[in-house]
Amino acid sequence: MVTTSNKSERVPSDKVNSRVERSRHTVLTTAFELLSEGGVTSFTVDEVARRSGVAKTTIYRHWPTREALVIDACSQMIAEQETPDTGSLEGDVTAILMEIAHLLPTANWSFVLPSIVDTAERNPEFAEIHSRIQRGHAAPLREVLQRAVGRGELSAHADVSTIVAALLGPLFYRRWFSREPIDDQFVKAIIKRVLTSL
Amino acid sequence: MVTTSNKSERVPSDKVNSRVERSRHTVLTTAFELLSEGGVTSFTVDEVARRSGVAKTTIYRHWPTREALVIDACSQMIAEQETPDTGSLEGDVTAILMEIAHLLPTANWSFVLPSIVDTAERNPEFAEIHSRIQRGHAAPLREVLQRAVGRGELSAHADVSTIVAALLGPLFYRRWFSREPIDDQFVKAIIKRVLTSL
DNA sequence: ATGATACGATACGGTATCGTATCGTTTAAC
DNA sequence: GTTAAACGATACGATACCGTATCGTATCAT
Repeated sequence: MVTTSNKSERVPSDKVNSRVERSRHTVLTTAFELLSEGGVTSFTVDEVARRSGVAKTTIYRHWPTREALVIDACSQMIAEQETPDTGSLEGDVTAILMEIAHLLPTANWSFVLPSIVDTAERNPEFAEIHSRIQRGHAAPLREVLQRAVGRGELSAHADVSTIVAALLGPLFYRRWFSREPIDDQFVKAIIKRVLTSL
Repeated sequence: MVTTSNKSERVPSDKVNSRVERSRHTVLTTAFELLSEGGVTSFTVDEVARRSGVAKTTIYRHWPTREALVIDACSQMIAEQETPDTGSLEGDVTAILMEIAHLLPTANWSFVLPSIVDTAERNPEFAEIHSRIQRGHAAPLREVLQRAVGRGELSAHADVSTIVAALLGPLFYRRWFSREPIDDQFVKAIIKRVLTSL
């Protein structure tokens, strides 16, 4: 099947940047944009077609159903963040939480996430996606906490999951539940509260 | 308009327990039940009619539109909790958080809330309702914290909003984001972490 | 008893959306 | 240049839901 050739890579992956791949990319971009605006509920294949300029027929040639497209679009949010390495636990945690605090009111995914959480409440496929997104958010924190354990800066018996909840919980709470602003002072207060109790 | 009479209260409020009020109550109950199952999105007037036995015509005689009914049903969630008074801040906070931890995985409203949060992200009317629900959740905590200030158990400069976020945030985080179980040990760890840092 | 009010059953128009069918046109491989 | 694959435009059937209209029936106050 995979034939070699003098030309540069004539395997199936040569279709990258082909017409097929361009359509696919255009649709996915528009889909995510639409998701950010209206959430999963008001997401419509017709609207994606209208806005992207790609014919609805073509969209259904790539995705068998509306839900498949939504899921693919949501998967774009599964992007693991950079893990800082400042040398100290407090420095690392501060870097991570400041980054998240900065993203929470602005990033597109912060507008889509409630929709995914809601859908995940009753749809296993979305529950799986949400789980992956969630792990992506928590991963850097878990890593710097593990490193702190390695350095002896943190007890090996420390409950990492609880600490993550104590750090991320208040930020998320402010963004989606109390809807209060998340300023540096708040973030620092949370970090101090958690770290001094270790 | 309001005519007095010898009989017991012949003002408009005499219609309580009348046919009108019975229909209204039946519909609202069914509506909330439906909300708990499918969230705001899949909520349908036709389904409320089917399930409740009340004719769709009658429903529209009471509520001008679907959204009005949804909002009325959501408003049932605005129920302020009891505020305990154990004498100590730790006792009060523990009582409140244990109650919430117990309700989070079971209570109907915990299944509807993500839907409301999502809708509130783009709909001011739902934002208002969510705000009221949220205040209802935080009110007991705020009160016991204020009492603690009055007793001198807590500094008058303590930032109550931050403390509330530090207490409720981790619980909500576990329920809707990390989806980990919320056991007594976790709740106590959070409380200890927050209170010892005051 | 009687009249007003509310209810039930049913049907309906209007709209939105999903997913498919058809067919002519463009792109790209060879 | 020829050919196959992918695309665009359009129309369509099917379904679900909203909100209204109609009309006969049940309830309730007086």
